[in-house]
Amino acid sequence: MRDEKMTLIMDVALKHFANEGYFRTTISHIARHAGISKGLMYNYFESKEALLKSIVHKSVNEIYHNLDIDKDGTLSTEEFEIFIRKIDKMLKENKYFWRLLFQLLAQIDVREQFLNAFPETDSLIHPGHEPGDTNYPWQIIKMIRDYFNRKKEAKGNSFDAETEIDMFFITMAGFAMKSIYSEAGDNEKEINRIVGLFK
Amino acid sequence: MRDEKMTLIMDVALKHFANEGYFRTTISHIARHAGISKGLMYNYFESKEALLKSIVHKSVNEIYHNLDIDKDGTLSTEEFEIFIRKIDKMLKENKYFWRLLFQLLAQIDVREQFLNAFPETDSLIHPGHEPGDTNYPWQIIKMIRDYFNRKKEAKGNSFDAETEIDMFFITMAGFAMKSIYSEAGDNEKEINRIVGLFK
DNA sequence: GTTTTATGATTGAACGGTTAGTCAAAGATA
DNA sequence: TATCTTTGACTAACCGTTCAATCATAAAAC
Repeated sequence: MRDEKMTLIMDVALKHFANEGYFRTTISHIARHAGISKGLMYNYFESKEALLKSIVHKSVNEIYHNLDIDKDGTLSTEEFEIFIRKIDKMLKENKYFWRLLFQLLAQIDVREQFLNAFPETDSLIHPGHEPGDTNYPWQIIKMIRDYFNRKKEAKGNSFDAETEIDMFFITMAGFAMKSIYSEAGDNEKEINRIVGLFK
Repeated sequence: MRDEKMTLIMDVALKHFANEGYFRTTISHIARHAGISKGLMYNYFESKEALLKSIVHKSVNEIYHNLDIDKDGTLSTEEFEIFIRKIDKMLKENKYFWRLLFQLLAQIDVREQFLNAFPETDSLIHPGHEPGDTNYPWQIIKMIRDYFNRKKEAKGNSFDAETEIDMFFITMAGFAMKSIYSEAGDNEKEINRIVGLFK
């Protein structure tokens, strides 16, 4: 029951953080839209930043576990396509979270923090940890890099793995932007082209 | 002289808006870094939002005129490559402005406004104009769409112009993100791949 | 079954800090 | 002297946070 209300608050907050921005969204505003008083917010969350943190941690963990990376940390060719389709699905399903994340990452001082933060940190804003293999984003990046480097072994030296890796991240970033900022729709054709280009 | 000081203020403000975010950046902060008093800021700019508007308008106009669209509004195949290289150059040269723009566009209510705003509007935040052919972003989008549609005429119906247009914008958006959020460096290889893919 | 007590949920007025914006006074210049 | 620039203390509004008081509920006592 308490958990349900926390989830409600987090959902409302996420929506407003994502669409109007974290700093422009006031606690009163969230409270009003969640149908509770301002004071009660502080029974559930210590502070505005704690609320943000909860949202980000919850979503990152969900996403990470949906990606199901830790099976063996390697992408086969078939898994690569599945991986891309999973990302497409996640972008659609967590649109608001991704909007929030892009917004936060656009703030230079939060960027580095984030990449090194998961799963362990206590703060999104204050320094916590050094980069390491146990951090989610790094694991995923490494997995993709490995995929392209294995492809180079198969294809020979004419295959420029570094440029391919760059192009892959570029394309996926652009795809993510399009997906999260446009109304729901089918991206099947674009996904097929991406698979065709990088598989 | 007055213009020089205005430019100084705008440069300092842009840098901080871009890196720390518009809402987190205070007028005092900008004044201090520009070496003037807070009060004096208001001799040059009516308000914080007016300062933002000036920066955005100035940069958008610069970019638009650098792109040199209005020559004839059509991209030939050679011009297409030049166009992409111009964008690469502009992304590098106006890194801070692009960071600010992406940040602003991440706020849903500002997005639509912006697309329909240039060159005429008075406010970034309050409604001004309907979409139309005289607005900069729309002109550019149209020019690119026309390019791919002409390509379809040449290549025949197996060429899916709509998907190509989508993929082009996706790729360029991702490329822009990489370019503006990474330290200065050479993107020659990526540019060549993009040209290869879409020319 | 009714009253009392205890516990936790809920409220909103009040507080303190911050910040955009103002303005009277001081300084510089011509 | 007159005009324009510059200052920084001040104001008003806003917002995150606190907290004393109220309400709801259910267990305990009778």
